[in-house]
Amino acid sequence: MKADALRGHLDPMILAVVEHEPLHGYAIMEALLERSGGELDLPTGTLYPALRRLERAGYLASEWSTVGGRKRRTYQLTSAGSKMLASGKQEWLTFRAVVEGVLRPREA
Amino acid sequence: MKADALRGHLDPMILAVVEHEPLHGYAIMEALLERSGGELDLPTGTLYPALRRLERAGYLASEWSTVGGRKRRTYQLTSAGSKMLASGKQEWLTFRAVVEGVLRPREA
DNA sequence: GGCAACATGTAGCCAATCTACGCATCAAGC
DNA sequence: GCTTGATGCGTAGATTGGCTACATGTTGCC
Repeated sequence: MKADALRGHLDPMILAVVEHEPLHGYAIMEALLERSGGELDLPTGTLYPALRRLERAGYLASEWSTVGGRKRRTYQLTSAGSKMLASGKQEWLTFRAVVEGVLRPREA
Repeated sequence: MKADALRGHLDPMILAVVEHEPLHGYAIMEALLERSGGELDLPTGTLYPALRRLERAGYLASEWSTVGGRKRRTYQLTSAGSKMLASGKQEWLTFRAVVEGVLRPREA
């Protein structure tokens, strides 16, 4: 999968992962890897800035904790984030329809 | 639809549009608009550079003609472009599976 | 004469992802 | 005791492709 195919689609994916349970960065990476069937192996240089961006935007809230001597920053979805996720899912459907409408007007 | 959601997905879409018939730039814009149900209204500053990029990469070949006093540059798919299109379609399926695997592990 | 549609193109901006680092802890193996 | 790999967070800088804004010209209709 090409690198910047993700562009603009990563944010809702991150939000989706923390939708039902707050997770820390590393766990988010693992969750994305697992849910994508091993395809989505984000470099930390992508994930951490993305998380900070989402927090700055008010979609995530974070809290520090220490587990087994390791510091973790745990992120949870805010209500704004929840709305954002919903609209992100909707936008995904639109986007998918657009791409597929163009890619296979006759057949796949 | 957010602007840079397109990132990395535009190329196969352009190739798909000229797959069965060579078209000139303006006609490609119209075809994309139509096939996307009016969603994909590309600015010329996006399309023309993209066409040149695709030609430089060997996926498209172009030819000038004049129709009704207007100069047109008509693009057609090369065999390399055809292969690229096929792999682009495949990549799209992978990408779609990744996004949807993450976005709705429980439900949509 | 003026405006919309047709037709092509460039210059420069911007934002998000990437590569490549740096730092620290803990567990396992030698 | 030392090294290595997994865990864990983070920044700096490069890249890149789609965007806005601009520039140019023709045809046809009112």
